[in-house]
Amino acid sequence: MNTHEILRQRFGYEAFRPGQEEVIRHILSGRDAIAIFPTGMGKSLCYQLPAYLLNGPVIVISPLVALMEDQVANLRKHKEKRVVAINSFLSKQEKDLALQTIDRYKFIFLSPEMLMQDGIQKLIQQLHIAFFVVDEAHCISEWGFDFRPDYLRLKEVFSEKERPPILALTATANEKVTTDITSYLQLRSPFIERQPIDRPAISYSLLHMENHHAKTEWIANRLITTVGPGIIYVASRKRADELAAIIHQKGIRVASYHGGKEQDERSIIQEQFVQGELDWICATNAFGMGIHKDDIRQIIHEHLPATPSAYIQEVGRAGRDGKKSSATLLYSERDIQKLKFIVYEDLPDDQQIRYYYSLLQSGISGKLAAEQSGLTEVAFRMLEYYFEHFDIENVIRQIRQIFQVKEHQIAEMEKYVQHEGCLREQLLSYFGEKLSVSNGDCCSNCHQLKEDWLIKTEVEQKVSNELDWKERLFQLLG
DNA sequence: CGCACTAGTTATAAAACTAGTGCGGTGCTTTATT
Repeated sequence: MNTHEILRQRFGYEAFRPGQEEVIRHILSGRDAIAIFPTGMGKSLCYQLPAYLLNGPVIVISPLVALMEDQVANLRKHKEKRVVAINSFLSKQEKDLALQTIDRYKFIFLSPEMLMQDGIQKLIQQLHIAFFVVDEAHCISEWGFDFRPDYLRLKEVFSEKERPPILALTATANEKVTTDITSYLQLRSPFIERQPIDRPAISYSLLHMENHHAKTEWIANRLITTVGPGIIYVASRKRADELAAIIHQKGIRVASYHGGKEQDERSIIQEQFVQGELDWICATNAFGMGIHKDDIRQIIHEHLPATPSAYIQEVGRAGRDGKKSSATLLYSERDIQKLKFIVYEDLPDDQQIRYYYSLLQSGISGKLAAEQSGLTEVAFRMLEYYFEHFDIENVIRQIRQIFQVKEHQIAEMEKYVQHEGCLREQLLSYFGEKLSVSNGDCCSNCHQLKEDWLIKTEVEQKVSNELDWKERLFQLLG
């Protein structure tokens, strides 16, 4: 069978979407590749299809267990049973069984942490892997350096001379991210397919606000008068719960979502939102990856995201159906300081690093040394990684470099909120992309946005009022 | 770091001030012992 027959028979499509065929062709020819496709533009097909034309299993490195489960379910839907995700969802017995029968699978999903385990690596070396896939590869840049060091350790696995090709998939990657991916996955002159990230259907708004009370008021009013579904991104878990409660009282179907909730609850909320049983989600940046919902109409940011990439990814969850959607950033001056705290909190300064090192030298255990030098858990884990690879002076140099990168990204965000020209143009320039054709509703700096389509009809407003009444009655009774 | 909130202060009652405190994201793993 050739690629088009498989496309038709197994996946049920008549034609490829832009870029897919080129990526697949290069993987089939044994070349490394990076595919940068906006969300919902068929990234998964780029690895699923060639898997059927090559012998041996495909190893997919995925950042989240929930994402793995999602992909597994997706493949099963396409009548593929030879799929397994090896992660902490499995019991000891299940894991052992999966590993014993590993050669039966066509698709094997692993986290970077799992891949780095000795036992797993030995097992994988015995298999004849068709190719590796690194899904959401921007995580290398976004998480590798200061949050999940095993992303950096992937380098060790992929540096072997004779190895299968590697396909890196991501939705957003500027020059630096592409360089990081190439370097930390040890890609060898990769083929790079880059689809434009601009979504002409999304209109950008930037609103300056005095304080968080003003934001609360604006959001409440916005949700009463305009249509969902939508996501409100906030800075903290507590705020997510709090704001969701306030909105809920207005008779709006909303739930909060953040990393502090149980995995089960998170899946349920996500599912309800996707199914249309919830109109709004109040979330931290934990919400997003792997959400397949085409009709999200609004993204509201109550806080400032840490990087332009984060912002464009979060915003990019709107309007996958190509219909008009709206992205609003509510900004108050103090937000920059808040952001800096969160971002820098986990980064140790020179003194801390030296003190930690001196404690280690005197024979104190890493954990205790970290505690005494006032390092956060995250900082400790990172330093462990860097001390494995560098001497003290170079560790300090590395951490300083991370700090500078973060500082630069925050400065970019600051530029965005102070920008007086076209917001879309400003954001795209960070990704080296030029403004295509300006449409009617571009951004709040280009001209007054009409956004008529956003306004709820009277009937819709009435419905939410009735819900409000029912809800109140329910509360009185219950 | 800096904001938001609380408790305590002032002084003859209520409200305004001050000092003190708490809080602030992202996820993979998981040993042996309770």
